[in-house]
Amino acid sequence: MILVRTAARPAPRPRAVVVEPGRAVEQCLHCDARKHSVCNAIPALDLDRLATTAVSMNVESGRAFIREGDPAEHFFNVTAGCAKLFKLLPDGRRQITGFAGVGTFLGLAVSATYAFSAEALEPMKVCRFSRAKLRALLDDFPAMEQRLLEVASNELVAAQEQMLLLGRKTARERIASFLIARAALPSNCLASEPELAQVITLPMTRADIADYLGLTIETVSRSLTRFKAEGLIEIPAAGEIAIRDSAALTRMAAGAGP
Amino acid sequence: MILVRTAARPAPRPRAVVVEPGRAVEQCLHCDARKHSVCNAIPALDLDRLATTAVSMNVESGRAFIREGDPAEHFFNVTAGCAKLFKLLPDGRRQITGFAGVGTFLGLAVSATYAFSAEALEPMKVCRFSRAKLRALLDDFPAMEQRLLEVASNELVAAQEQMLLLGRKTARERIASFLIARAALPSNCLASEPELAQVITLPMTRADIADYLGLTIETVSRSLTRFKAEGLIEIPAAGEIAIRDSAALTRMAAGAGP
DNA sequence: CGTTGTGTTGATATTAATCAACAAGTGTGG
DNA sequence: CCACACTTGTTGATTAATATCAACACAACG
Repeated sequence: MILVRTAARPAPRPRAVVVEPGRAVEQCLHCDARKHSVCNAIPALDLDRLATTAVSMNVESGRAFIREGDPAEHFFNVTAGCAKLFKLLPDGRRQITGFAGVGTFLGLAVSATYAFSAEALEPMKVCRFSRAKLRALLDDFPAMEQRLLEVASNELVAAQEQMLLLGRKTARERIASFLIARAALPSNCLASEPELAQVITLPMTRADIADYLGLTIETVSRSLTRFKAEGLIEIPAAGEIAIRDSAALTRMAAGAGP
Repeated sequence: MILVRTAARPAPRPRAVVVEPGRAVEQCLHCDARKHSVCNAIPALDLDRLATTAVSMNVESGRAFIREGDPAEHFFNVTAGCAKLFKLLPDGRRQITGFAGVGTFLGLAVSATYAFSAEALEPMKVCRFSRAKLRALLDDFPAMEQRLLEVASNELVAAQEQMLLLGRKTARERIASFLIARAALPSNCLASEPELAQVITLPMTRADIADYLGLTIETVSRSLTRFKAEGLIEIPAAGEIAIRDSAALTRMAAGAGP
C-alpha cells in the first residue's frame, strides 16, 4: 500500500519507511501495484503499520468478492482488472450501480454490512484493508481521509448523473451516454490527452450493460445495431466498439441530438 | 455553526469558544439552528474562525439557491425546511436526485461547478460556508472531515438504492419505496422510536415526486389512487398521506409483494 | 370572479419489455 | 475430430407498462 519511486523492492523489508512529503510515489511497496491512489495522499507512512492493515489479493474472473448484506469487514482498492457492482431484488432483477476499475475504492460505507455486491469481470488484483484497522489508520493520516472524501464526492456526482440517465433518458441516449463515458475513461484514452478514445474495450457483457442502464439485453443489442447502421459506431470485434461520430453520440448522450 | 448547550446566546460574543470534547452540543452559536450536524463532530472550535466562514441565510420558498453549472463557491448546511435537488436535460426533462431536509450538506463536490440545482420547497434556513475557507477549516478539524466522509458514504448508499429503484422497479414499487422511505424519516416518525410514521407530510408536489421517481405525474396520481382503493393508504389532506398497511407497502417496496 | 397551479381521471399512443428463434463461439468429452 | 451443451449476441413478432394527450375539478389568489 506504500508507493515510493524505487524501481526494485528492498529485499529485507525495512521496518519503517518514510516517504518525504511532496515526493511522488509510484510503486506500491506492499503489493506490486504501479499506482495506488490511497497512498498518493499520504506523505509519510509507517510500512509495518500498513502491512498489518492491507493485503494484496488476486480475484479470479467471475468471483463475487463482496456480497450485499454480508458484514462489511474489509475495504478494497482495485489495483488491476475491473469488477461490476450491483444490487439485487428478491426476484432476481439486478441493477449494476457501477464498474470498479483500477484505483476504485470499494466498501467505504459506514454501515456494518455491504450495501452492494461486487463480482470480478476479469482476473483482478485488489488491496484489501481491514476496516477496523483502517479507522485507526485514517485517524493518523488525515490526508488519506481527505482523499477518500474527494473520491466519495466524485462518486456522488457520478451517481447523480446516473440517476438522470435512469430516470429520464431514452434507451438510445443511455447507450450513447455509456459509450461516451467509457471513451472518456483514462484507461481507454491516452492519459496525457483529455480527448475521447477512438476504440473502447468493454470487459462486460450485453447483460451487464443492460443491467447498468436499466434496459434489457435486446434493447441494448438493437440500439447498438442501429448506431452501426447510422454510421455512429463500428463493432470490429466482440468486446470492442469503435466510435465513428463522437460528436453525434455526445449530443445524443446530453439529451439533445437525434 | 457552533453548538453548545447554553440556551441563550452570550450577548457580547466571546472571542473564542472551546466546547469540551464529549460534551453534547445542541444550540448553534453562529446561526440560531437547534441542531447542527457539522458541529457535532467538532470537539473544540474557534468561534471567530467559524464566524468568518459561515453565514446563516433565509431562503424563500421556490428560490433556486444552487444552480447546476455555476461556480461552486459555497457549501451549505440545511438548518430548516426542505429543498429539492435536481438535474435538467436541455429539453427540460428533469430528474430530482434527492430532497435535502434539516442536517443535509449541499455542495460537497470537488468540482469547480455545482453538479445539480437546489430549490427550496418551503421557506428554508441554511448555513452558508465559503468553500475556499472550508478547506482550511477542514485541515484544522480532521473530525469534521471524518463526519463529512460519513455523510458522503451514506449518501452514496442512498444513491445506489435510488439507482436500483429507477433502473429496475415498477411504478407501484417506486411509489411504495418512496412512501416507506418518507415514513422512516426521523422528522416524520418520533426520533426516539425507530418505527415508521403513521402519517407522513409531503412538502413536494406530484410533479416533484414524479421527477424523483422517474415517472409522470399521471402515473404517480393513479398509483396513489389505486393504493387508496386497495386500502394501503389514505389521503386525509393535500400534502399528507396516512399509511394503513405498512407491511404490504414495505413488501412491495422491496420488490416482493403484489 | 376570472386566473393559475395542482391533482385526478379517461382515452390513446409509444417505447421498451417479453417471448421466441436462431447464429456464432467456446469448451467438453467421447 | 466431431457431436453436444452452453453462453452470448442478434433479430423478429407481439405485448404490456407507462407516457402522452385531453378534459375537468378544486383550491388559492389577486
